Amino acid sequence: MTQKQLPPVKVKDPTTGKEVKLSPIKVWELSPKTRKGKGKGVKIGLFKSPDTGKYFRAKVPDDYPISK
DNA sequence: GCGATCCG
DNA sequence: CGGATCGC
Repeated sequence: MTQKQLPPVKVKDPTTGKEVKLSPIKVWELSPKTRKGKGKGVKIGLFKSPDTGKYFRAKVPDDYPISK
C-alpha cells in the first residue's frame, strides 16, 4: 500500500460561502503567458458544490497532481 | 489580459 | 462563446 490518496482541497464554495474539502474533478495548470524559464502558473481545479450541484473552479496547491 | 478548461 | 479561476 504505497498509494497516497490525495487529500481533499479546502475550497470555498461560492454557492454556499462555506469552506469545504472537496476533491477536484479535474486539475490542470495555467501556464504563464510568457513561459520563459520561470514563472509558475496556477493550478486550477474543477469542483462542484455538494449542496447546489453547481460547478466552480478554484486554485489547488502547487503540489497537486494534474488530471488529464 | 493571458494561460487551460469546463459548464451553461 | 462567455465566464470563472489565480498570478504577474
